[in-house]
Amino acid sequence: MPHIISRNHQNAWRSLLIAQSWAIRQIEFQLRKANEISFDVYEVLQTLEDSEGGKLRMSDLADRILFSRSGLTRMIDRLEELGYVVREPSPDDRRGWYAVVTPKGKEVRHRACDIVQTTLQAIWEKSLSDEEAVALVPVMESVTKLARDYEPIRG
Amino acid sequence: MPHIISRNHQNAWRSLLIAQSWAIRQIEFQLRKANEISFDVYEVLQTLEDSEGGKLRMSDLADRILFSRSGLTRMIDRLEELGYVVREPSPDDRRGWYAVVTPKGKEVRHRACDIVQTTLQAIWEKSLSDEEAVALVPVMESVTKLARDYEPIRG
DNA sequence: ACGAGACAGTTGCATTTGGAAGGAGTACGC
DNA sequence: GCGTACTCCTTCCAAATGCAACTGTCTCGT
Repeated sequence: MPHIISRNHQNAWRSLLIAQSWAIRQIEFQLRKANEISFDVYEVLQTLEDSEGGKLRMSDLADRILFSRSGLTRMIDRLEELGYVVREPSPDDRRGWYAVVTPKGKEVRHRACDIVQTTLQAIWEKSLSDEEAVALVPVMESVTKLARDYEPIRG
Repeated sequence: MPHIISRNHQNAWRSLLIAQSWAIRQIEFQLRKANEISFDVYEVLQTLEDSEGGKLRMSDLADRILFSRSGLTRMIDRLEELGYVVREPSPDDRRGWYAVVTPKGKEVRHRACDIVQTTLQAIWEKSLSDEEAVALVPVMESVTKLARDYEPIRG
């Protein structure tokens, strides 16, 4: 096991890097063009909607979408002002707060969802057969899993 | 072909998103800890080093690493100030400039390389067999290829 | 040879970011 | 119970970001 990672891994990594950040740009471009929420906001709202009761502790949310703590605080500030989210104190830990999606938040997420899906579909299904997608999931999940267990980076 | 992308594609996408941005964070954390250049800078210098003569037109560089035009201008400003890069006018197009890596730029890139590789190795090879990496390359490259052909997004 | 339009790169501005420091609350050993 | 160490979230600051507007240059049709 040499100290240098294999050419294959390197190539995979670089392609991944480019492919994905391009895809994100593409999605953001389409969302802006359609005057919808940004991709970051979309991720926040979707993560909340996916959770029990549409709510999540601030830190949990930050960890899930890999936002810095301070970044999330301000993001939630903005979303609260827009009425997409409310803060709710945690009953059993007075330090803690939940972010909770509002109906309005769900609505804007839902509207944006169409665009995100369409764009993703255009990119993804042009590049990736269904079998390939299936093959990709466990690979990426093992990295994601690593992420959950690893020493956390706080902000 | 339904308007909704398949569950598999969606899962692959989400895992990818998390896995990768986590990996990048990890690398940035290690680089900062070791007092080396940031990951963005690393990408710029590496891309230049990989190119003919260690130089690239500003726009080409921006397209390659998916930076906005204005972002790249300022990035190169900083790197020039640090002595990692110089600007060189294009001989055949008076609008154009090359960014050129200096020896000093190569040196700091090389120093950072160790950390990037080690970190990547720790993440990547733990999650991905060599065969899987091989399988991943063409998939991601087809997305990257899409990116090159597609209507560009300028900044 | 001229003008409309595309393109390269930069700059201005408002917004957003990340990290470190801070205030308040909790956990736990003793 | 009390002190220390840790955690949750926010605030502060300097730095970075994106978009849109701008200057100068090239291209191409006529």
